[in-house]
Amino acid sequence: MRESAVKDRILGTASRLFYDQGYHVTGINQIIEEADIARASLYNHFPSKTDLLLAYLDQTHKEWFMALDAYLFPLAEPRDKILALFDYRIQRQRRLKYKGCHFNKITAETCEDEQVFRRVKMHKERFRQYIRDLVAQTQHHSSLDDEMLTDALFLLLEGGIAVGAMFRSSDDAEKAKLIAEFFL
Amino acid sequence: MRESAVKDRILGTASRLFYDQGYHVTGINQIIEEADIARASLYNHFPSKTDLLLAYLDQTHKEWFMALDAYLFPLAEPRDKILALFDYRIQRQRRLKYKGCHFNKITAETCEDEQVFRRVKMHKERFRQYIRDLVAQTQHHSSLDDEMLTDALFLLLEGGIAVGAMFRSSDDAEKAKLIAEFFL
DNA sequence: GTCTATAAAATGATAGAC
DNA sequence: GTCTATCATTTTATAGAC
Repeated sequence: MRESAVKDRILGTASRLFYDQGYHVTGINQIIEEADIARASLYNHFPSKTDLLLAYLDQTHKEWFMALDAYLFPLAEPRDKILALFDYRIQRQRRLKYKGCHFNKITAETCEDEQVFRRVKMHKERFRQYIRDLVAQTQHHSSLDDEMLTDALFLLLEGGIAVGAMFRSSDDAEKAKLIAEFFL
Repeated sequence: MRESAVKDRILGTASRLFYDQGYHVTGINQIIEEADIARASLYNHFPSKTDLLLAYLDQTHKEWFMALDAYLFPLAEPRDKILALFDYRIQRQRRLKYKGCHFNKITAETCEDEQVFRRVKMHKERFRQYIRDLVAQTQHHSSLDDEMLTDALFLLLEGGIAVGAMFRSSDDAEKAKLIAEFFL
């Protein structure tokens, strides 16, 4: 067995359960059972449940932007890349059964933890910057300036995904994309 | 003591804790302690914790639209009412310390419960209809049709509040309002 | 590093007296 | 209707053998 196979399985199982069921409703017992590892192995790799949560957020953040880069890579035009942001998130939500944004979810569950808060903020600020960079490369004929256009796209995306979770549907994210096309 | 004083205190305390801390992290013990009532009194009025949750959602839904009606009542122009939707939610979030939409929060915590899901969907669909009615009364010079304008406003509002929770700020909801003014 | 056994506390819910 | 006492589980986390 590889050096980190156990650790990976713990984090993988915990990540899936934290997102699918929720963080607080997922117990250590269920994680060790589904990951098929011993109780003390979990505490060996992760000193507490909170450490496991932070590792989950860090890993999700990394994977999220890597997958986004890969998704946009084939596209040449900045405008196409911007519209593909919507497709990226829509496809992802379809795969995840419309449970919404990982970082929105954890914010709703653990409002007080500053370490969680810092990671959520960082993730979303980086996404906003991602959009800002694309907008700067685009020749749009919008009456909005670049910064407002960035915010509009960001808010339409976040709104579309959040509403999608409440309706278990991608309809609103699709509408968000149509609205975004009017700006671009 | 009034007939329903105890029941009201239970629901009031539970509502506050469910929103401020989260549903799953709030135990029955804390509710009975802070409401200063006996354990069995809670189970007398609410057969289970789930019943308490559903009562919380129903009450929040009712209060939310009543307060909204009261907030928009003094305004004459439909356009002003639409913009006041943003102010209403911004002021509310400021008071609630930017913990976000009640219905978004509970969706993030309990994705599987169909009774919860039904109430969330109903609340948001009614809000969208509320916007739709106002848009229909407005003479806007937008290139978007009424239905898309409705969706744009709805998504900007929901996005602004959701992002506001992740940043503990009303900045994005304020930006959402500015963007909305371009459409109207 | 991984394991089993267990601790200490908190969970949702019930019984029965008043 | 309200109360106290208590139940059976489940929670996160630790101890100590291998």
